[in-house]
Amino acid sequence: MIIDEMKALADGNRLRIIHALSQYDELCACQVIELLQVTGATVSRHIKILIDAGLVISRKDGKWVYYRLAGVANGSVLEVVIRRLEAECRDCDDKERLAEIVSCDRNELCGRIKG
Amino acid sequence: MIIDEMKALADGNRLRIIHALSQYDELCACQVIELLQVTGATVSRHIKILIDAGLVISRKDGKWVYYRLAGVANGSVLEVVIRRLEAECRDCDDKERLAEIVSCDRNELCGRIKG
DNA sequence: TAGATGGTTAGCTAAGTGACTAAGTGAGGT
DNA sequence: ACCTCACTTAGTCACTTAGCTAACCATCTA
Repeated sequence: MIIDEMKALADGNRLRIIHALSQYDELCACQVIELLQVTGATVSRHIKILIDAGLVISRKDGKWVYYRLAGVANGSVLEVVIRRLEAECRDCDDKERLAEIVSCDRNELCGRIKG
Repeated sequence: MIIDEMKALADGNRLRIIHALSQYDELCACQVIELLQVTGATVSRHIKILIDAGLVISRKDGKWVYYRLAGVANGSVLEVVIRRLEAECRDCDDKERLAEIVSCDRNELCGRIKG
């Protein structure tokens, strides 16, 4: 339902997650936590909302969970939203921050969050 | 900003207003009130949110106020949303209800709401 | 098998939102 | 001038939601 998609996309942090996934196609939870600077519980709930709306899918690999966009069909809400996010976020903070995050060693990154 | 558009469109009643306007291009407040079956104050506030998000414009004519979509550009959020609303609402209740409403005499309709 | 680690779920609080009623504004009608 | 009518704004209340902490589940490692 379109209403579920719209509600899922009507939050700033969830749009940041969508934008991040549109750039790197696959991210793990700890990378999203580091990007948004909120607790893991909060990220988990946000992503659940995106998954329930059919916008994101998850994949478990050992103790890590990876997320990616469920698919960006031409003429879909997601496609338009991503285009707009990209247009409104030229050199926004998230972009360089995210570049730094994905270049980190994952174990070192997650350790950094806890400690 | 995309976030404002998404928030404006993340409500069931506002989507119904958008869908109605996509079918009749211009409606007055009392017609929307009759469609949604909520108070005039509630409709007024919903429409203000849509106007503030740049999705709807209003035009005053005497004591009546008319609303219409601000424009449905190709590849816009509005265009995709309207297409989805139409797809999800084949013969939905709103459609026949709206057809009946617009065929009413306006003075008779607004009188009906109050009394 | 016990402990550590990554992520989820449960329960709480504070802020936001949608509905209502009542009061206000602006344009006509008498 | 006054009243009525169509809509808007202000104020209130119930419900929802985003954030947190704490407890839990699943997986890897010693």
